[in-house]
Amino acid sequence: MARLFYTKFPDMKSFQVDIEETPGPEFGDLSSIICFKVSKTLGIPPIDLAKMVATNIKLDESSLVKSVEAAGSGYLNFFLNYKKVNGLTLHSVRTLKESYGFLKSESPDSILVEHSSINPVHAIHVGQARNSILGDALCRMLRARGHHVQAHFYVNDAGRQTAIVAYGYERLGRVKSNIKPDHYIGQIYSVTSCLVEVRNLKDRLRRLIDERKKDERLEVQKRLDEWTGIAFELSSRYPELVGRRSRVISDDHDPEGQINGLLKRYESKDQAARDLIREVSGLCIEGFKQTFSRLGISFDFWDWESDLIWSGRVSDILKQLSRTGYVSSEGGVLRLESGRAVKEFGLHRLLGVTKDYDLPSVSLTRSDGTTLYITRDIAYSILKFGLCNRVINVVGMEQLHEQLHVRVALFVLGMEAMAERQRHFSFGLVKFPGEKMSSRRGRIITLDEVCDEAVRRAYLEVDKRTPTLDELEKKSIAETIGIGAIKYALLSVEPAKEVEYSWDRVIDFETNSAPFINYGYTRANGILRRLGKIGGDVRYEMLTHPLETRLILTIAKFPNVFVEAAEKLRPDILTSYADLLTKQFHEYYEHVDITHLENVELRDARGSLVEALRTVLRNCMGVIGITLAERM
RNA sequence: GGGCCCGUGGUCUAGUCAGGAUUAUGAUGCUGGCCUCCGGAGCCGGUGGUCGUGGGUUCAAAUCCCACCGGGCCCGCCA
Repeated sequence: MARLFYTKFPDMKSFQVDIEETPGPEFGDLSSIICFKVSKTLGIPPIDLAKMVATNIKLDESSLVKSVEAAGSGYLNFFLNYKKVNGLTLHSVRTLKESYGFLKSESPDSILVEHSSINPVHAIHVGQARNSILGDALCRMLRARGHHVQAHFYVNDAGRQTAIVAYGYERLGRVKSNIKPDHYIGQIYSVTSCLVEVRNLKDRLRRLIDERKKDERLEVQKRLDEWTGIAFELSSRYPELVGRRSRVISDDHDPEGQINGLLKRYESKDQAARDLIREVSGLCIEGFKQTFSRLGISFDFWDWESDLIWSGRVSDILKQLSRTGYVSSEGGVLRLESGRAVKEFGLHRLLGVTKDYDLPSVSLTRSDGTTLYITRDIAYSILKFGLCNRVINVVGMEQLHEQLHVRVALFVLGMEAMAERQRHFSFGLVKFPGEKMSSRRGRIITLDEVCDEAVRRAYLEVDKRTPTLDELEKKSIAETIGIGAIKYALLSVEPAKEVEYSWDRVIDFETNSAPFINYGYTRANGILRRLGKIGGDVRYEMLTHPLETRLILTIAKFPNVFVEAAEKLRPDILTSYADLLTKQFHEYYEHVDITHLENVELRDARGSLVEALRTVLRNCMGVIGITLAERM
């Protein structure tokens, strides 16, 4: 059609001929609004143009399009030649199987995806799970698109939080525990950080009493009361830990100084500090790995922040930055003047901020010479580009400014190409209603809990519906269904939106959920089991029922849907597609018989459609990391 | 105060980037039907919407532009 259009109106080549969905079957299978777009330039009403195209278009037996109609005030509607479309679609699925739909990029790239990167100080909570699940889905989609992808986990072991938990762990006498290591570290973190906070506030209050500053004293007293309350809450939850911790930290005359000292010694690669912090972080990461493995998420590399410091990369970058003229020193603290850099380099467009926005300066070091997170992250970005051409950072949107500063820093260092090829894949926060989650208060809903609960609920369902299965199989099915449900719930919402989740929401077994899709999948399995082997020569042209041609058309669209999802980094496009496809299959199943047919050829043709559907569902879910159970 | 993101039936959600069909997607809720079946975690129907508000552009606006309102996040010698 495009060719016809261009030969008739040669100057119209700048218009792209887009083909779209139609609102219903009466408007054909596909349609185009090209006539509206060009009517003004040509000075011909859209409907006249549409009629011109419809009457002039040449179609023959081998064409995929059966007829073209001009409709409405200028639409072009296409009716497909199903004899051709059916065969082409179902034959491709049958031949390509697990690779059907995964069109390879014409320009495959080397892409590094950093995701998860949870601080090794407590167990993974549901909010962070969105990061991991999205990040993993992106990796899978990009790989399927033909890119070379490496997944990296950035271990933040050089921050204050790690020093706090390491300090607490040391004071406890490095006692091991039989609870899951990341949960154990999390308990120590909450308790230590709380007691240190109480201690600091008490010290401050004592100084303020001497100085007779009433307003500030009241403010500090208020915070102290709050933290004392938290301490009480924690002591009822982990009585033994708090009891022992409380004593040893009270004995310490300067816990704050101890923590800062530990951090400083760690940065300078002191052996004892190194052994301690690496042991604590390692324990926590061991716990992460257990959780990730349960979710089928894996990383190619674990990059330790401390290695960046020890290798001298961070101080090198700091030196280089200092020479750019965009770093100033304020009382021993080095600061990057991002705002000025943005103005002088004209980075507003690249960064997506308004022209007169003055990005504030940002500190690169503490006054004791230790580096800050952002400084290490700049060095990390450069390291990443030594390994790939494109970087995707899966980081919550609360870190927008931090990500902006990193790109500004790359720019002032003369590494424009890196700044342009680094993308912040941001996503909204996950909240549970009520109290805000706080790891310092030990109040988090962990991903492990959510998994356990989802699997427990899935097991009850499986047991109720298929009690005849043996115990081991029921458990295995429940695991697949439960984990899939969690992933689907977190993937099916557009990443930019923030979400308020409840238990019922995360563990959704209703329509528009992974179990719904899985149910369609097992239905397909059931039919195919009953049919047995389908013959080699399938007469696809026998599939003429409206419900089955619609289903075939949807299957035919999968490759385009996949490409769109991968290019836009939108896993939710694939969850929506899978939901639509499943729904269409359920409708088909309710209205059209398959296994009872006397006509063997029609039965096999329909069987091959079911087989194709099953393949597409499996491919579609698999590419975002969701496994479907064969039975349920 | 400044910056970024999000506002679509009671609740949740697609469509917004690339404006098009007097019919705005789907789920959930409430409600009426459908199993001598290919597995009812399903299907068929009913109910329910000022697409946050107000302007503008256009033959045509949920979609583009401007202003405003509501919610979230950030503006640390935290990460």
